[in-house]
Amino acid sequence: MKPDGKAAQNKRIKKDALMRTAFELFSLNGIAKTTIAEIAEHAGVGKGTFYFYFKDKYDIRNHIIAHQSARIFLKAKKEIEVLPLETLEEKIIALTDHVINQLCNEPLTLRFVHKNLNWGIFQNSELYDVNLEGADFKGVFEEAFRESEVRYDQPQMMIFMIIELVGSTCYESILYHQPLPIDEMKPYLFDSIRAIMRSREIHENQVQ
Amino acid sequence: MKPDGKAAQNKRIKKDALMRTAFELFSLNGIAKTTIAEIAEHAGVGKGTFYFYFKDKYDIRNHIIAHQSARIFLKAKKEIEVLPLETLEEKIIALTDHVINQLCNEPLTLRFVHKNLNWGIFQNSELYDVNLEGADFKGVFEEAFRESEVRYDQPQMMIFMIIELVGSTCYESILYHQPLPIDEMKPYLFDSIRAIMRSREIHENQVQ
Amino acid sequence: MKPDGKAAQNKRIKKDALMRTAFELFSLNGIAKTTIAEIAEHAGVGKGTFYFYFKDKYDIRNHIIAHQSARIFLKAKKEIEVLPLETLEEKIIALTDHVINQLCNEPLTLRFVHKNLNWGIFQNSELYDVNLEGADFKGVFEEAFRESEVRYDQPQMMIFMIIELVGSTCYESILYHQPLPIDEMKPYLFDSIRAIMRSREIHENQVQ
Amino acid sequence: MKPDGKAAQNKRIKKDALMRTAFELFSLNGIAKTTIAEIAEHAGVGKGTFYFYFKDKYDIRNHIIAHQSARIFLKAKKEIEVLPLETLEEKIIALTDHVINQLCNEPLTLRFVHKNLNWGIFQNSELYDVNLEGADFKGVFEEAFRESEVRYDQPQMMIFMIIELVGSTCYESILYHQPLPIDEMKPYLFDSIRAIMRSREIHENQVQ
DNA sequence: TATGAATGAGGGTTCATTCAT
DNA sequence: CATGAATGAACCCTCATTCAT
Repeated sequence: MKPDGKAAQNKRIKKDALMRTAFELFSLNGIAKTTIAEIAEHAGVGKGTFYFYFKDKYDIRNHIIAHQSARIFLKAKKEIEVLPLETLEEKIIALTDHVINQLCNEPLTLRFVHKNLNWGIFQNSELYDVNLEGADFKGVFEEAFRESEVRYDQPQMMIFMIIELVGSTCYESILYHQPLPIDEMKPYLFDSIRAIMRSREIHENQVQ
Repeated sequence: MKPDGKAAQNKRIKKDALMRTAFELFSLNGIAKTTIAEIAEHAGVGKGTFYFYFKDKYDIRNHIIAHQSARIFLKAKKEIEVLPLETLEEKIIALTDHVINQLCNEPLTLRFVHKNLNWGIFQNSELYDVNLEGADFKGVFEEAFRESEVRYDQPQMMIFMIIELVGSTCYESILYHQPLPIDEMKPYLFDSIRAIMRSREIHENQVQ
Repeated sequence: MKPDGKAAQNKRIKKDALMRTAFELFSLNGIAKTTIAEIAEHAGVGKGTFYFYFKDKYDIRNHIIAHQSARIFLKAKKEIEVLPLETLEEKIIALTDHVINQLCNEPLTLRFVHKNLNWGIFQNSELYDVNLEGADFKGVFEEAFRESEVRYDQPQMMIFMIIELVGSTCYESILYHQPLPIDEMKPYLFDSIRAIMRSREIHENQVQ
Repeated sequence: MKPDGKAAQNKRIKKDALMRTAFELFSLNGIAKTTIAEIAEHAGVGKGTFYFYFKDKYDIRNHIIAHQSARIFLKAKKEIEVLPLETLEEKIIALTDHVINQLCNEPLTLRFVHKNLNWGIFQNSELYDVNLEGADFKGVFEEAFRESEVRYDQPQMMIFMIIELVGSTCYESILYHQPLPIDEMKPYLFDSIRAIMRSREIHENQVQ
């Protein structure tokens, strides 16, 4: 008489449907111009149902950002795992490259995630119950640094700056082709990433 | 016999009053939560008057961004002109430092300008009739590069990436102290800027 | 177990209340000077509710016109059904007479319906879900022509011209008593209708 | 020091410019959607100047209707004066035909004038200082009836009904091709006019 | 005489949120 | 659990009209 599994599963389905729909509408028309009525209607549920799953528009927005960022990051991570990359530097460049390629194919995602993605959401994916395997950025990077032969000074901050640089640059470049289209931009961007990383390398016989 | 000056001057004053008021309200409460009625009321003009000067909320926003960016940039530029800085690298670091210091004192300005500032508005200040002496970024940087003893590959793009890096980094760091407060962040940020610039230096006996 | 009927019925009631109220206000003050706020207030519903039922002021106007035209037409039709009228000509004159009498008693309706009533709305009452029995003008007239002993050339157009003539004439005559008050006008108007009809009669031994 | 003639002439020019401009805008966009600011701007005068010449939007509308109706009527009248028409009936049919042809070429004029043209404005052209030679409808028709060999019962009302019939019919037929396009409509319309007129003929040996 | 900057009441419309069913 | 009719506060924006210049 208490079909718990079924019900819980049903809830997950509805919640996902709402998030998927909201993501599409947010991407297409922007957050401000998307109404809850629209989201509910396109998701095939009643308006009241929306409020059962999310507090308001900004609550669902945060969930979506966490989910989409994780999705793109994890896909890129999986793709580079098969590549024969030696150093951490090579890995990060490759990861960046794959993320950029995904964003090129999904400019709407880029527009939406960009600038809504802040460090906080990025680091606290568990707050937004991201429903994906391995969505633990912090852990992933910590492990990568442990495995690296080269040591880095303040690795966390380095990652922070690289992410900010890549995010901002891609936004202008992919969406507005400014100051250059992304393809021409890439080499300079990768150069900058390498420059930042090398400036933080700790050499054996060196005191930091 | 020439009532032109008076009237035009008067218009300028009203327009500036609206922009100043709107800037304060946008900074305090955010753009979305600021109504045109509020702006008009605080500026001491009728609601209709707002629409006489600006198309809508987003029009005045663009004007304000262009104006504030220029203001901060020009003040920093003036401040470093008296310093005995030899190289372009030193100048850009100093300029960045002064800009950051201003933004620390005006976190609201930072919140508002951030990520509303895109490369387009930055480069087309004349579109928004910025009313300030020397608000010609492009020209300023071009001159600086001409005067520099060191040559740089793709100087425009280098500036673009530096600006994006500084902007994004400061936003998180000043407003949310993440991943570190701005004072501790600065050295790493300046290191990154230097690293980016050095990676683009053109050495005499080298073919680009 | 079937809440369908209740809800739908309730909607119908609200919609009708809005139409009745709007009709009164349009008649009294004209369409341009009637605000949606007024309509909603007088109907005892929230302003938002109006927009739940009608797209805008002109949507409700069309619904009202279709409804009122049908109402007046059907009442006149019912009234003449009990009269011992032999020919189609007599029937149409009688119908016209009864319509005119109603319009004399409801000059506001006349002012409102006049010239807002166009042939399109008149013929497509189903588009505006007129909620009245027998509101099928086309069908009514077609049947009448079938039953008539006298044949007419182009009966549809004849009806069109008669309706236009009567509508325009009554407007000026009832509302402004120009060029004559309606009572003195009537005989001349009926003469004209008869003249138009007779000019379109098809006689047995005649080829049209 | 008092350039009266010049000034008066100037006024006439401005007034005509306003009326011409307003007529175009009213025709194109409708009265409700045309603003005084638009009229003034397109006419090349200040907004305040409009109020020097007209009380408000509805004042200029009445002037325009009177002027346009007169224009079309007079042009048709002039055109048929050269034709060898014997009877009044022929003249009125010809006049109607020419008016209809003009309206076909100027559907915007038709849309605008129609239903704004009421008997009052038509008969009191002097109220709106129509600036055209011979714009005295009443007089024109009275003379025509005096000259006619055939007498008519209540000629004024006959004209009234003909005008109403033609006006309403043309509106639907020219603008919406309902119930038939105007070319196919014409013969039936002219038949109706003839029928109405013949029904009002007074025969010598007859007592009305 | 002519202007056009300034006004502000008031219109239409939206939409997050609630709650009876 | 789910719904969607109902709400009404709040917003944006228009525009006729005035009046100092």
